[in-house]
Amino acid sequence: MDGALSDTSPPNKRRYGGVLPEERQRLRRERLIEGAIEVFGTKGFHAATVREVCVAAHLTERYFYESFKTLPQLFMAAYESLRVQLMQRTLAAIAQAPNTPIGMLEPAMRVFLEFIRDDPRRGRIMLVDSLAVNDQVAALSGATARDYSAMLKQGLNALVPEGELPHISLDLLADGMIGLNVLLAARWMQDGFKDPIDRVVRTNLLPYRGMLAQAARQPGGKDGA
Amino acid sequence: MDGALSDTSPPNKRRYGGVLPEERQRLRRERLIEGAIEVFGTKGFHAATVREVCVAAHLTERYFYESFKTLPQLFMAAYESLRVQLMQRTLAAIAQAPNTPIGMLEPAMRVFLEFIRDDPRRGRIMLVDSLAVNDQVAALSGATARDYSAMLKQGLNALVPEGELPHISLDLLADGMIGLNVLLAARWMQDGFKDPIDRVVRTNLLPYRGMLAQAARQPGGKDGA
DNA sequence: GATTTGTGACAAGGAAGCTTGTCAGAATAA
DNA sequence: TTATTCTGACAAGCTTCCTTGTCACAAATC
Repeated sequence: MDGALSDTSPPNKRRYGGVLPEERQRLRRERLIEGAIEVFGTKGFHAATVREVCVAAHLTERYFYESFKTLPQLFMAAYESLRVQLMQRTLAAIAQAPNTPIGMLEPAMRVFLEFIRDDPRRGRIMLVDSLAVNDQVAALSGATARDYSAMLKQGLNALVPEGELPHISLDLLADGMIGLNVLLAARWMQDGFKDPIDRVVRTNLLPYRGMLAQAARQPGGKDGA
Repeated sequence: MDGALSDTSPPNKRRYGGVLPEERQRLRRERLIEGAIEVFGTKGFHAATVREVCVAAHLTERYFYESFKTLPQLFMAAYESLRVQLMQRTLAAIAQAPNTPIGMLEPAMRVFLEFIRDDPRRGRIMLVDSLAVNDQVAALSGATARDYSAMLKQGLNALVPEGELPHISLDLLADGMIGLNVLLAARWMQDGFKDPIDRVVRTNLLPYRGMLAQAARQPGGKDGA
């Protein structure tokens, strides 16, 4: 209990607006993340400054340094926040989907597309800037893609003809298919979300359906049957 | 001397090392682009400075401003140089390929993968940094992707079942398929080019083959035929 | 050889942004 | 009320890099 050096820095829990210090700090941190999403997501990370983010968060610079050491660190926090949100929604969508490859893919894809369409700043942060902030963030971005490609890999097994399996890399394929989703979404965003989402989902699914059709053709690995 | 105003600036074509002024300048510009590829391609655009590029080019800052106004402008020149190289090789490969969708895709894909593998700095510049330098460069990058997706779109027509055509966007699909190639290549690069290129090509082609198989199944748009 | 022109080295002025510090006033506790 | 703590505004020093200018030397022309 704080003993000897006790009263020099006793956690002086004075409430402000009814909230305790740690909670206040947590709220400020969240406001900074909101501001980061606004600024990074609209003008891009490399055109942003500490001051700007603080203005967007309605906080002064001092509170930036209270929660973060550098701007890239704030970016990572913002990215992480988005990553978690997306994963939660994705898992929720998959959980109540029919247990077939396409049946699970379709809602997952839809969630992803909606996530970006509902707030394009997310797209900018997750699909574009995350690659070019620095190596650490790029690694985080890669890890996120890997999370999804790992999920995808299971379903992919059913979509690839067994005969092909020795000659391809399922890991690469999964990454590539994620790339398909990502770039298609990016382009959809760039075009101002003109196409209705159903059409985008359908388009996105086409290569998957194709692989499924091919797998059905050569079920045994040899070509006949 | 040099007379009134007349001879003040006659294109004084003094040769240095046997080369004329314009040619010398052109060579310096090229050296800057080489330096740019080295610096941007290894540590990334946003970690680079004018000085660094000049050191890499074995030129002093003065010559940077002789050819370029800003660092992003140099980036664009470097990107453009790579873009042209890749397109030339791609067209050359396609020209002598069998005239079928997969027959043309396969060598094009191989060219792309080799282009990156033979010099990963290209990958960094074309696939990563080009998106995050500024809006103008992003547009250029988008236009490049569009060039390829436009080429792809023709072949894609044959791969998509006609019955599906009204329900999808061929433009988006083409962009997505380019995304597949790109991300698969990016991941291959990130993994240090471990898989042999044949396996990567095969993997990359799988979704295309799949669509082909599906199209063969439903040739007329209806299912039978 | 003398003169002119091109080149490389370097540095100084200036702009932009980071980071820390001060200060006044508001909100809470005693 | 009085004292304490928190918050917002702001600015000044600092760093980094840009950009332009100067200078000396090298290379070519006369």
